[in-house]
Amino acid sequence: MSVKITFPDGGSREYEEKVTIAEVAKSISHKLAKNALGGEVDGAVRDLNTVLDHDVTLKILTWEDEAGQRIFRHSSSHLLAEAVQNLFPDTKFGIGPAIKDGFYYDFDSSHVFSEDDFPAIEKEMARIAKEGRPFMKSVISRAEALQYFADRGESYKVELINDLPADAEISTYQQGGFLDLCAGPHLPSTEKIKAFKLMSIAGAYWRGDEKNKMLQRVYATSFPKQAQLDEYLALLEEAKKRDHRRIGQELGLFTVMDEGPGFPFFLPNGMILRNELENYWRELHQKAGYAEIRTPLILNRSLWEQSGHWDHYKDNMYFTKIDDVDFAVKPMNCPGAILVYKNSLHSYRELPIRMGEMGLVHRHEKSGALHGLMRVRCFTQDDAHIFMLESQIKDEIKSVIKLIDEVYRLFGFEYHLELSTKPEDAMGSDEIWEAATDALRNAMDEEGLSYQVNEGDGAFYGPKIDFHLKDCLGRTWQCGTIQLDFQMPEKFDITYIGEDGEKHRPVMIHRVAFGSIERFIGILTEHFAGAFPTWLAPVQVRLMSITDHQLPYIEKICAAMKAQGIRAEVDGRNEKIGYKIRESHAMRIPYALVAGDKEMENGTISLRRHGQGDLGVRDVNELTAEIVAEIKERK
RNA sequence: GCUGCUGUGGCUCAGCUGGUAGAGCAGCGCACUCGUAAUGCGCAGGUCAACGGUUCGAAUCCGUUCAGCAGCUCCA
Repeated sequence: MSVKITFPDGGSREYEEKVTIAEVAKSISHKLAKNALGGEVDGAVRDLNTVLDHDVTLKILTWEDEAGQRIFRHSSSHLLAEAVQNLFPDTKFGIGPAIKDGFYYDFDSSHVFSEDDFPAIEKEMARIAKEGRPFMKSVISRAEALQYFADRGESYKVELINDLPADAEISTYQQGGFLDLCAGPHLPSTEKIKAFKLMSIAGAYWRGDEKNKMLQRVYATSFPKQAQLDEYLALLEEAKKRDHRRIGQELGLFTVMDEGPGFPFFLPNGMILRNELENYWRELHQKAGYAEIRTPLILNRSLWEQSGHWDHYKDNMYFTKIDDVDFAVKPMNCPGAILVYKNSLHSYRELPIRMGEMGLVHRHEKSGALHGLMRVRCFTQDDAHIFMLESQIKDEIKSVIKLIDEVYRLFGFEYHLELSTKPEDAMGSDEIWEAATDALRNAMDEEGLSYQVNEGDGAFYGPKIDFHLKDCLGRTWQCGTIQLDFQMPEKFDITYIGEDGEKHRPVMIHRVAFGSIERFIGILTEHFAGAFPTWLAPVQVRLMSITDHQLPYIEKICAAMKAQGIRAEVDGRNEKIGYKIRESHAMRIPYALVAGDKEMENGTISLRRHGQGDLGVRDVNELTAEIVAEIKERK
């Protein structure tokens, strides 16, 4: 019986009898056989020693494939687990999956793991890896599996088995003395795992549930070659240098002090950035037909009861009393915006009404969740509320999507979209939620946008589209969001007068583009590694002289540049030019302009651009005009 | 909030198993007037996060609290 194997490129090979994936790889090339980690058989990922006994399509997986990396890292996690079992025999095992950039394993052990244990564990892993123990798969019955793991006190595995669907194939993989409940696939043997490193240790709730016991999670990574591991570690070091908390300190952008955990202080340079972003925001929104309002930080408790925040958001809010009456510090801007809407009567002719607000909101975040500017307890939302007819929903959502995209494109951000649906603790009927969710979904579909769906992650008053941006380590943060809301208009009984002269109920959109100015500045800082585009740079031009003989000359140029709106300053210190240049580079100042006697005589200046080095001598007026244009165009 | 780790002059960090603190950068002063990533010399600056305990003696050991870091949970 011959077997025909078809490959992704459309080519195929015939084998006289059944073959394993490894044998197929070997028959193609020696190199492929060496690099093969697994195979994708008719779309399903399989072990390399899977026997192919009928015609199939096959993709041989190597390190180049994400699925190949997952197999490699997953097997690495079993290697880690075996080492831990050998060194700390009373350890019970949770789960040990591959993740982006590595893998982890969750342990429950009387031993409290610390980084001091890492060398010993790594040494044991190396010993096992070198032995080249094969990963052996067995398919066993549910009863056998339960018996085996129950006998060994592996209560977490027992729980996992009990939760497997009735028709699930239950399999185990064993390498050396370690047998784990596992669906696979795995590498043929531990010997392929040449380079690995334990990275960190952290607590993690069993099954991600706060109510469960916290296990000890060991994070690690692995690669087929030591050079790849070294490269990865170097990359991590580089990423750390982009950390906005570090750059924020270096450039004097912001700081967080013990006196206000989660309440950032903005320093003069950070305020320049903020104000530039706000100026841009106002320009953009004015063009897009938004009005701007500002509502109070503190409002009466009854308002928050009416909005539903009291019932659904109380744990995240701060409260205060004024003359014995309860007030709350706003965690969101919407109730204030609705009061503004209600302040006057509205005709259908006015809709949609787009009301923007740079609103400072306070939310109580758990202490462990705080993170630089990314996660804080008070932040400024570049908020807007759109009041509209039902017939305007789709167009408004689309234009908000376009607006946010325009903002992110200006900075060159890549982002991904998520659609969050009705949470458990929601207001309103399923039907209304269904309609609102469909409206968001349709708008994205019609724009041809791809998105992932987060079931149950919506706001309590409506579903939302979230825009996620990446930080220096690839962690994603929600920035922009578009939320469609049928609830608040109902709760606050807001109306417009229709064509028929009767009162009707408008629909609301809540949306932010930056998300929070604070978080956005964090993302921006990491994206540019502190080297902001000129229009955002706190200092745009620094002028320096070779000796103090040229000081009056550059001071005059500086004054002229300032008069044209350039943030220019003179470094008049009695230091060598190399020293001044070094510092202006460290401060990521876009333009360093140097004048010696030659420049002074010719009315020129020597130009040095951040990241580009010395660019030669330029005419002062011409260069000034160029910088002004660059700032104006926000290039 | 939970688990682990950390907390020394403005910043970055030394300080082995307990014997009342040290460097570099930044700052200030003096000299040098210099051509594209650190000129030299000098000076000043610290209740070692806070509180309590052990000890003849604590930055160092123990406890509590606060803050930070990584992750979990939660979310712009």
